[in-house]
Amino acid sequence: MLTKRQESILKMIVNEYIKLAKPVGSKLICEKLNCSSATVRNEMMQLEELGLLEKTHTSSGRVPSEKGYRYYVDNLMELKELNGEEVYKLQTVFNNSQLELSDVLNKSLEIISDITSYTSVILDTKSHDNKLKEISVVPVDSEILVVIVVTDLGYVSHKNIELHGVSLEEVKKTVKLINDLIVGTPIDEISAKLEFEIKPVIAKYVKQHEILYNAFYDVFTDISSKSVNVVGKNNILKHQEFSNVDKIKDIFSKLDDRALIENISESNNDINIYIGHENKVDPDVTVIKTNYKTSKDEGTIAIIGPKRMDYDRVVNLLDYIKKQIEG
Amino acid sequence: MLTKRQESILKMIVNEYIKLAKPVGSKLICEKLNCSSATVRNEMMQLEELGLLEKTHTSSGRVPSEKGYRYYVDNLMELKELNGEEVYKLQTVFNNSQLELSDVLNKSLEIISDITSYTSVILDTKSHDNKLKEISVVPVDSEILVVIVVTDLGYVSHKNIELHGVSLEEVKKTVKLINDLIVGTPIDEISAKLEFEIKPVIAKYVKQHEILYNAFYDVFTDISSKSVNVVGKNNILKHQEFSNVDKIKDIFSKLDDRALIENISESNNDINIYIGHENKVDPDVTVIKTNYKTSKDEGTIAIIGPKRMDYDRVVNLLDYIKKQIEG
DNA sequence: ATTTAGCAATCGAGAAAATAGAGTGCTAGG
DNA sequence: CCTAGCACTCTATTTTCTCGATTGCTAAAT
Repeated sequence: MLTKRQESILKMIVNEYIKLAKPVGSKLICEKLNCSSATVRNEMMQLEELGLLEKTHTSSGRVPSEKGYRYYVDNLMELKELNGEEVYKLQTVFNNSQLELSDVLNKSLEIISDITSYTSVILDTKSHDNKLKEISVVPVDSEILVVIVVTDLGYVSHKNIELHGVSLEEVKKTVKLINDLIVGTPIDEISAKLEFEIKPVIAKYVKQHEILYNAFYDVFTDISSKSVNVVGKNNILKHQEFSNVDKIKDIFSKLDDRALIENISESNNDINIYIGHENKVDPDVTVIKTNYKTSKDEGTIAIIGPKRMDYDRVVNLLDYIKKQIEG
Repeated sequence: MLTKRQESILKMIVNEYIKLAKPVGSKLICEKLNCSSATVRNEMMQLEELGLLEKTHTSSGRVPSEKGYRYYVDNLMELKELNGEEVYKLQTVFNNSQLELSDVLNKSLEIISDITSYTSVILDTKSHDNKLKEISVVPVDSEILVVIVVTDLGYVSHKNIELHGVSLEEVKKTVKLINDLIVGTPIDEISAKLEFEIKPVIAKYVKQHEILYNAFYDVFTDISSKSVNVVGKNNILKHQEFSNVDKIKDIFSKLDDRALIENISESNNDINIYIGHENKVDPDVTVIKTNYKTSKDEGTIAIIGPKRMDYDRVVNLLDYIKKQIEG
C-alpha cells in the first residue's frame, strides 16, 4: 500500500514524464513538494522496489514502469473536463444530421487524432442482427452486370460481373431464387446457406452457375466482413519513442496487418486501457478503447499512442464520443 | 556530346550507385574498363563539369546528378526482359477473369510494390463517357433509405439517408423525376444539371426537398470524384535516402494529401519519367508514370521511389501492365 | 595527344579521450 | 523521520586522433 506522499510523487512523475518525455529527477519533485530532494529520493527508491518506477541507467531520473502507469490510471488519474474548443469541434460533427454513423465515427476520430496527435482505429464489427434485405442487379451492357446487395441495417455492397454466355434471363432467375430463399438471413449465416442450400438449386436451374455463384459469394463475403479504418497513422511519427526507422516500420506494418482487427476488437463496454505488454498490438504502445453499440451498428473505437500517453484526456474524449453516438 | 567511353563510365556509375547507394570511385570503374584509375578520374572530372556527376565532398566518389540520371534514362538505359517469376506473379492477376479492372490494377501494383520496394499510386480519373445509368432506392426501415446510383460503365455509389417526415411516396416521386430527367447525363455534368434543372422541379413537387437534394448531391459527387489509391506506402521506409524521420513525415504527408491527384495525374500515353525536381511530388523522389485508358476506364498509374531508382525495371513493369490492361 | 604511375592533399567515419553536468545512494547529524 | 553533504556513476557532448578511401595534379611513358 502506498502512502499519500508516495502516491503524489508517483503522480507527479507520471504527469511530468508524459509532458516532457525526460526521466524525472528528485530535484524537480522536491520543489513542488515541501521536502528535501533526499527525502524524495528515498521515496523514489521505495517506488522503484515496488516496481512502479524505473531508471534508464544508474544515475538517471526515474521513468514510470508499465506497472507504474497501471497504478496511475487505476488510482491517481483525475478526469478533467474537456476543453471548450475540443467539444465545439466534435459537436460540428455530431450535429450534422446528414452524416451516417460511420461518417460520424470517422470524422470525430479524425478530429481526435488531430488534436491529440495519436492514432485512432475504428472497427465496424457489424451487428448480428444484420439481415439480408434485398439483392438487385443492374445490367450495364450486354456483357456486364452490377450485383447490389442491401441489408436490413442499410449496408450496401456491390460487384460487377462479366457474363460469358450467361443470359440476362438466367441471371434474373438466379436473383429471384436467391431472393426468395435467403432474404432475411443474418449476414453471418449467408455464406453457409449460399453454399449448401442455394448452390444445389441454382446448379439445377441455371447453366454456367459457377460464375454467378462466385460473384454472389464475393458480394456476401464483402458485406459480412468487418471493416477497419486507421486514422492519423502519421501521428506515430510525432512521438520521440518512435523516432527509429525500424520501430516505425514495425508499428506501421502492425497497423496495416489484418490481424489488427482481432488485436483491437473489444467487447467490454467501459473505456479500457491496455498499457504496453497488456495490449496485443505492440509492447511499446498503449491502446485505449471501448466497444460501441447502437441499434444499427456495433464495433470498437480505439486510440493508440505511446505508453507515455495523455491518459485522462484520451479517456475523456473516447467517453464523450461513445456517449454521443450511443445517444 | 559525350564520347563512347564517357557514356559507359556514366552508365556504370549510375548502375553501381543504384545498386549500392554509395558514391562510386574511380578504382571500381577502372577495373571494369581497360584503363587506369587516373584516366577514369580525368573523365569523371569532365562529366562533373558537364553537370552529370556530383561529389558529396571534396574527396568522395561520384554520385549521379539529376541531369546525370536524365542522360542515363534518355540515352543509356537498356530495357531488359522481365524475369519469369515477376511475369508469372502478374499473370495470375491478369488471368483471373473474376476481377474487375480496378481490382486488377490494385493487385498488380501491389505485386510491383512488393517486388520492387517502391510505392505505387493508382489514379482513377473516370472516363468522360461515363453516364448515369440508373438511380434506385431501397427502404431499409420507415426512417432510413439507401440511394444507389449506377453508371453506364458499372460504377456504383450509394448513401443512406434519414427521412425526417418525408414519405416514401415523395421519395419515389423524386427518384422518378430524377431518373426521367438525367439518366444518360455524363457524370461530370450531373452536379450542374442537378442544381439548375432538377432542384427547381423537385422543389415544386416534393416537400422537404432539401434533404433529398443534398443526399443525391452527395452520391453524385462521390461517383464523379476521382479516386486515389496509394499502395506500398511503407516501402518508403526501406530506402536509405528516407531514413530521417522528418523526411519520412514530409513524404508521407505528401502521399496523403489530396493534391497528390493533381501532382500525379498524367495524360501522356508513354511511360514518363520525372526525376527529382522534375516531378511535383517531392524533389527527392522519382516518379515513373503512365496514363491508361480502356473502353471503361481511364487514369494514371505511377511508381514512386528514390531518385536512385531501378529505372529500367520499373519502366518495363509499368509498360507490361499498361499493355496488359489496355489489351 | 593520350594514358598512366606516383604522390601529396582532403575529408569523412569512427575510435578514443576528455569534460561537464545531472542525478543517485549513502552516511551522519538534526 | 528528515535532510545536508559528498563521493560516485553514468550520459551526453565535445575534442582529438587515426585510418583509409579518393581525389587532383604533375611528370613520365606510350
